[in-house]
Amino acid sequence: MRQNQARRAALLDAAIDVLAREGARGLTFRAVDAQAGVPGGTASNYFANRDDLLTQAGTHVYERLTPDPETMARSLEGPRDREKVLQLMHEVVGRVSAYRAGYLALLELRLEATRRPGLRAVLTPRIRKDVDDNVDYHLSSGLPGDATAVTLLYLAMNWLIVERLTLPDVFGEEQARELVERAVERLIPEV
Amino acid sequence: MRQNQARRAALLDAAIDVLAREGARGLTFRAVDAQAGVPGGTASNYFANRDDLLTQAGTHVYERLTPDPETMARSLEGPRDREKVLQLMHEVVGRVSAYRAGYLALLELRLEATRRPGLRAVLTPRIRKDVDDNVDYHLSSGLPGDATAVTLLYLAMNWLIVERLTLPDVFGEEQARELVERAVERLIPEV
DNA sequence: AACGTAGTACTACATCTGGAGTGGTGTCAA
DNA sequence: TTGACACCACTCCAGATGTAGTACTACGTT
Repeated sequence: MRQNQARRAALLDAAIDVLAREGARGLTFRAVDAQAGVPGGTASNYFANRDDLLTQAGTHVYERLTPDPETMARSLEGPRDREKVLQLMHEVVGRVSAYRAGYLALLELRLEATRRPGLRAVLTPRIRKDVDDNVDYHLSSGLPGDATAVTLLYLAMNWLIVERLTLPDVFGEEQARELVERAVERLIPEV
Repeated sequence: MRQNQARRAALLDAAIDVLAREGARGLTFRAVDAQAGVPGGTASNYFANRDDLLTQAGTHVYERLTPDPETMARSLEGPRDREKVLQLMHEVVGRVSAYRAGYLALLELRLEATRRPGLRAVLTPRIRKDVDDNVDYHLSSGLPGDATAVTLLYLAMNWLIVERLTLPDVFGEEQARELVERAVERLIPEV
């Protein structure tokens, strides 16, 4: 088992791309090698088996999905009102939709977790933490809306992103924008 | 190409089960044969290729997911108030979660649609129609809440189901129930 | 400066697996 | 008798895996 951490990370990035592009069906060691631009057989030297690869990819996606602290700080500038929440939601939906590969890979991993207890054990606390962090962040930053409101927003926004990424013509871009606005409008109190 | 419709339907049912259990990765002609309990090579005689199989499965899932008219009529008995909406939501979430294979298969198909234009072309109008039907049904039956409210409920409930089916420990059963209640409470006006 | 060693990169191979498709035969019903 | 279908068996093929063997690089030793 090789120890080059930079290369391992590159392979995991490649694995995420492959997951998104080819699906769990296409995630093979050789496909990862090709995507990462390394010689065939390399991934075999870095991961014991498919399960190992998937599990590590699972923890890795989140490191790419979370925004850098700077962006987060900047997004909080100005008054903490409903308008700000709307702005944040647009930002989140935009950011996640933009990292298409990451989000799609995460969906693939969720489905794969259905049959792999090891993967499920990795993803569950990670996502649980994500939800909690979202709520905590929202509450502690003094934005309007309670924990329930934030959670409901989380649910709605996630599915909206799924729709946009998988069947973009079900809700057009304009309609998607409007749904974000309506969701905030109805779930977040106007101070 | 064989014409036996009953057998074709049975093969499609089997395909849905395979999709849910093994994922898109596992959906092969032979796996469908095995699941349907027919001799190897049968599915080859009924579907031209993988793409054909997936597309037909896509249209087929919905026939299994939609509730029978009788159930729907019965669920509307009594006063048309917010309490009734809540009851309907519990019913929907329960019914869909119960048909685990169908819903998971649909998710797999959504992801597969990402790479198969033909499948996307089949799923998009089907799901668009589903959303519209939900809204129309709600409005025309005189339940409280406008089109926006129904759509937002649709979004939130869908993701809640995803959470429950893929990572059941992120939201426990009790918490899921409560989220359904809160969603109705906040999105549907009290007459 | 020459040498040795360890860890890694790269190449190539041998093997394995499983699925696809098809031809042939049996069966049943019109 | 004929046609459509069910069933079985066989061949072919593609892709994935893991590893043995070789080359390279960096670093430490003498």
